[in-house]
Amino acid sequence: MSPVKPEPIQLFNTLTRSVANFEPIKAGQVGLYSCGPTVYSYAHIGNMRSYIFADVLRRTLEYLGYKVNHVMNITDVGHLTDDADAGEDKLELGSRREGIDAWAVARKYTEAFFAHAAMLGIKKPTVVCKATDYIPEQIGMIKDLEQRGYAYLTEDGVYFDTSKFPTYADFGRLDVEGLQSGHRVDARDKRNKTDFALWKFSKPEDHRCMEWDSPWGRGFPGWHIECSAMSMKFLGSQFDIHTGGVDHIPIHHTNEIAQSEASTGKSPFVRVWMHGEFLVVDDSAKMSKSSGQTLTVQALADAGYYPLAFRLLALQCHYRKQLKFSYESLAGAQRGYERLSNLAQRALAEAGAKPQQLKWSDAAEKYRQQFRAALAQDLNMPQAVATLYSLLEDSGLSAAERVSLVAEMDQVLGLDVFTPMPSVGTVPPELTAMLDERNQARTAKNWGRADELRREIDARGYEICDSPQGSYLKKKL
RNA sequence: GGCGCCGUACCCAAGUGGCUAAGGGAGCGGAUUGCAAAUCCGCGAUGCAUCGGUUCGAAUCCGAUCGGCGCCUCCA
Repeated sequence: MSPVKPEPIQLFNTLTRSVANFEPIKAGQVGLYSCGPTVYSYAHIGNMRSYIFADVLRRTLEYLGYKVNHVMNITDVGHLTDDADAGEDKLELGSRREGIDAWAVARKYTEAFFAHAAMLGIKKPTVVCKATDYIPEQIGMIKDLEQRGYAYLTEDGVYFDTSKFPTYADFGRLDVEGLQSGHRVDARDKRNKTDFALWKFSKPEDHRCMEWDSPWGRGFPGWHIECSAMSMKFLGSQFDIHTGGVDHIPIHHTNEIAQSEASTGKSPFVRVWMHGEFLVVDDSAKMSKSSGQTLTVQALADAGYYPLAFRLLALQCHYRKQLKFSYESLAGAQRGYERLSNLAQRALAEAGAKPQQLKWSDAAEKYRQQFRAALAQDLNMPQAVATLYSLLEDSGLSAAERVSLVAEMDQVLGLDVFTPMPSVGTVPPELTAMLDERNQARTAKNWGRADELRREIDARGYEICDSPQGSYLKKKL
């Protein structure tokens, strides 16, 4: 098979705050780095929206013919509860909270993260790297920065001198002078308020379980250095795309750019920066760290929602726009997902099997182009999803064509629409028994008993769906 | 206080100068059903926060006003 020339795509770039044609450094290949989770607690659905965005980007690029090396880090050390380099390490905090060591905390939540990601149809990145596995690389980079005169020592650790990097404020369009006084301006012997820690010394009273020796003293890396060190290790000193949440623009990514370009002398560190907007929650589903309530994918599943319905909800909103989340909107996505799934499976049943459609009819090709055009326009997933619905309802297409088109689009959408939906959560066995009894009553035309059982099942939070293939139970939302 | 974003039908949400303003959900009507649910089919904004302005033409551009939100302070 000869390599296919990748199709052009336009992407929004935070560097320029505009949409432009994407040109990878090496034709046909993309180095993609995504800021991954800090594994000190469960990722909530807002976090997961970001990872769905990164996943869709990766899938889109692959679909359009690029070879993608997708690297994601796991922050398992050094991310402090306060970006002003005060506060404590989140992992150590988790350790005290749960009475297990920081390494166990990291393992536990890394596992949970990928479990949740899998439920959402997020593909595992080609490379997953933990910060603690690349301490020598981070130390090496700090040494480079020291040699080049960008680092200085304080009693607290090694800091990056942002005044030596004149374009520091450009990326975030920061008004450095205007940064609210009182924040980020603490003693700690920092020369400038925007200076950030590259390496922090352990204090004996902290009793850290994660610490390493370094040329400067025993301690642990600052949060930002890991992303620079690992992205460059796997993707080179300059690469194509870096993703993250919008919250990373003013500090984390600003610092990454400064320390990366300062250490290599090469610019730009990254060609295209892409940031996912936040999911915002309305009052009916308050999700705030202060109240200790965060909504996880598992919690949604336990409540009877399909994780992939959440994925659909996320896809129905453009990644650069805040998504207003509520249970009402999620329930809407759930119903939409069920219908999508029904339509796809009906087409599959009609077509007989998944056909290999090599030649498209004009009508089918029109949908295919529409879909590709939506993707190529800075990932307009809402439009891509709309195209999917339209073609599934188009009787002008044969069932085989519909199946082929859906199969192709689902490579990007990742909604797994051909797999019959499993019951969400576990249906209690006694309810299954009641359903069986109802079926028997119905066969015997004992309608009174059948309705009575239905009411009982209903009272326990499930509803009965009678389909041509038989009856099943669905948890009420 | 600084920087920035947004306001499209009951809800979520595309569209950013020019065909009848995508799509999903809810709702309504119909088919089907022992009944119901599920399923399938059909219907929905002369209107895009408000008021002005630019233009042959604006949801789309400009200004003002009102409202909501994000970041700068753990967050994706």
